Amino acid sequence: MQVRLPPVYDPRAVEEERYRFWMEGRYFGARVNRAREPFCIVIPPPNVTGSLHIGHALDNTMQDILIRWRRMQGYETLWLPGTDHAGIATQHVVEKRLAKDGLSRHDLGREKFLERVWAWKDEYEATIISQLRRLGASCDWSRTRFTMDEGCSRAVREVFVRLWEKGLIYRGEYIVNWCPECRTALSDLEVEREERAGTLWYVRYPYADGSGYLTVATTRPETILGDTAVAVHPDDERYRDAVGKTVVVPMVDRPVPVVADRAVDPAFGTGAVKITPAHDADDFEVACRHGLPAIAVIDADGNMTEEAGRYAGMTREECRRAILDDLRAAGLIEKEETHAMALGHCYRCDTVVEPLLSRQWFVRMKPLAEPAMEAVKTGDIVIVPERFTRVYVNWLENIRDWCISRQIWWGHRIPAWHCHRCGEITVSRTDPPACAHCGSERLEQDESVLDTWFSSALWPFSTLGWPERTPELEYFYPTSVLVTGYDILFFWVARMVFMGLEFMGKKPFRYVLLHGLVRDAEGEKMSKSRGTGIDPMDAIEKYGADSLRFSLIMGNTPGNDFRFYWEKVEGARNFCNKLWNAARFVLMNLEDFDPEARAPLALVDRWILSRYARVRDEVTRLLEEFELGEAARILYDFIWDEYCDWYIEMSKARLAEGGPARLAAQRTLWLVLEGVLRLLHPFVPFITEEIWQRLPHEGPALAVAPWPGSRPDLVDRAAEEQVGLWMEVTRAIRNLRAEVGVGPGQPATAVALADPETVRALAAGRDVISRLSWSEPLRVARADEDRPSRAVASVVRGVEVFLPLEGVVDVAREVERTTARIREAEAELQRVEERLKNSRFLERAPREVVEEMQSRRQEALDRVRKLKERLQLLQQ
RNA sequence: GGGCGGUUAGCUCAGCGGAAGAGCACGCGCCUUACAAGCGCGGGGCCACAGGUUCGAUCCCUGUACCGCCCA
Repeated sequence: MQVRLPPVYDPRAVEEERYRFWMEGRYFGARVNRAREPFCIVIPPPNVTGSLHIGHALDNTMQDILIRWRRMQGYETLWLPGTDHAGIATQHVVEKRLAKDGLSRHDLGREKFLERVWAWKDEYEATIISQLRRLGASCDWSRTRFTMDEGCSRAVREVFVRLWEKGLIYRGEYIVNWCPECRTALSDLEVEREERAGTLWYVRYPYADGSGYLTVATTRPETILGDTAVAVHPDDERYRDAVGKTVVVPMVDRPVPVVADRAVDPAFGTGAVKITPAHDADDFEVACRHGLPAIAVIDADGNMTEEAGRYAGMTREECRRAILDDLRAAGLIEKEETHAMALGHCYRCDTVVEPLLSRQWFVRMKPLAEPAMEAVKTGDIVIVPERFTRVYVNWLENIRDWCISRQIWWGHRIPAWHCHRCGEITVSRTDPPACAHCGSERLEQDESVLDTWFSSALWPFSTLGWPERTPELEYFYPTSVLVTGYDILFFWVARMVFMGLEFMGKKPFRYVLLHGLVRDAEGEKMSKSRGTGIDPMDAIEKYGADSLRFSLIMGNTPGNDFRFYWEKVEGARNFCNKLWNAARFVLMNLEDFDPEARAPLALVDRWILSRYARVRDEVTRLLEEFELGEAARILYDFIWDEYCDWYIEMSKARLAEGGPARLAAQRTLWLVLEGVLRLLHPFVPFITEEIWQRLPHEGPALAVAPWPGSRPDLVDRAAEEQVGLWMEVTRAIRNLRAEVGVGPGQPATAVALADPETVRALAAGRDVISRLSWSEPLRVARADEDRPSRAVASVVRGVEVFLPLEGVVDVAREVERTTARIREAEAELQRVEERLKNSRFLERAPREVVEEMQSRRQEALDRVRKLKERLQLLQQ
């Protein structure tokens, strides 16, 4: 047994080596094993856009904790890793890299460009995997997947074809969110609304018959050019006569009808609105109802089309300025006012999104959303924390069809072929040789690719082999828990649920554990562009992976945002160091230890074992409830306060004593440390494994050691009670010393007076109390003995504690101190008595509470009496 | 406009029906033979505000005020 450990824990000397050790032992590999219950988590695949951020560190630490814990509990655990191709985002970063060389993707062409993206993907996938390993993630790396690998691609095609055949995928021309910068359609979710101050212009549309004009309010004057109607609410008295008349659209002199439609909000602007079917979703609906044409005046680049007449070729922004100038010159602007409006921005490039009429592919959502809602409503899927259940259901209730086609190159090409001859579409699992409708071979595959989230939605089963009915799929699906941030509840979680239900006939996971965002010290969202992001690898280099993990978990609660502080990492590092040194101490004292030998346990041994047994149950319960932060805190407190500050100190004398006392102390130190290492291993795997390997142990690795079983037999209330008394008396003596400035170095004898029963309890702890209060020897005596007069004193749990200090005691100060304590005790007495005087309290409160209150009164009374006697003595 | 969350020590956060907690920061004292990344002791809170339920409310209910998020 190697005992020479450095006094400061150095994670760098340990972590890499330990991870290699686990890999060599193949402890993270999962197999189909009918003898065991499966526990499976599929990783939320990080985007191959770049390296991991601090949010990934949190997300994956949580997963690793659950996986390691269940592994130790004996489940067949599979944590399936992988990465996401992240279509638009990855294309974006690669284009940016190309731009540095003055190249665009069009210079390279589709094929060459995709080669570049694949190279990028290979590089960052490798980075991500190595970063996850550094974090300690215990994934089964042999099963690493990628959303565009062969299997996932096959699943995507299969799903697309089946949904198409079921009529749940359709192609059509509708208003979509169009990003002119990325030149692609976006789903509703990919548009971020931002409230900004805009202007509302009141524009006059002259009647064709010359009978004056109708004023409409608009926030987008450049779309006037595409107007094909003006609409009012049918019940709006103000416009009763206007309906059916014709107005002339300014600047293009287009005669258009005034129509009545219930969608118009009479309270907005003048109550009359212009209708631009090609550039507004609501207007498009109105146009459909009234058979109005759509005229596109803005193109896919955000520039004005030929339809815009003399404004053709301008950008949207230029056109707006020009048309406003022209309207003003023509006297058609009635007024303008500022107006708060929520403008849509592309979630990737922040460009203002243009609603554009466009032919795209959609998933019909209603039939899919229904069962997805049910699964959560009935509790088949449980979302933690529970409050997100409503958010989830609410979203699905108001779901709209999902636009799944993207006009980019990086992604799953839509498996649909257009026939040049008959114009029909052939949708197929494999590339078709000929048109399914006319047999023509002049086919061309659709240019669009699928929304990234389409493939992510299949992740829980595509990664397990679907559409093949693999043994893995049979065994591990549905997965056990999905751990992710609440920010992708809609993007990803909801979509996995309906895809899982549709294609597996079963939910994709039993629990959804949602965590919050990691924010910076100011509470702001971390941002790469502003340089406020924290690189988890920096934290690992400086403090070690365990410290980073622990700092992210402790004090974190499900679903809540969390601020990152270097001080927290430092605190976690200090905790690791504390554990390290506790282990050093234990190992130093275990050189002659025989794990097989037995000796009678002392009271302090029974005390710490009892506390350990309780902590074990508490931690297990908290993990079951996904309260990882609270579990970490319990362990932190137990190890630091009870094990280190109290038990180790208490054991020192007995270790020095030798014989059976030493053996019992050794055994207890070992048992508790070994148990606590197991409980702590899921949180801080590296340091615990390192220490555990040096302790006497059974089995090859802590990573696969059994989770400690419940030990109600170790719970010992009497030991807790009695050692608790010793601790309080110890604290009282230390307190007295501190108050009069007599440090640990200065000798002093303490005296404790109590009733005979308490005296017995105290006498048994004399050595412990003496040692821990640096006052040797402690004199314990019955309360009827004479009290020392020249002493400082206090009362705890009915024990009068004296520190006789000739010459040091300042009588005046001591009188002051005692008087203050009397006031405190009397206040407590009064509080308790008020409650006990209340007859309704006595009637209705549970008996235990009443009894507790009575004993508190007894103690307070006793305390007041003793303190008063003390005061009298001082004042003599 | 609808919904959700937050408001607890100087800071960051736990706790959520029966005597207000932690870490950091602060003050005092200690190299006590595992650890100064440490040890001991201490100061510091009308638990946002107003009502209500209850024998009892930081905790449950109803409002109000700020702060933040989501959806339209």
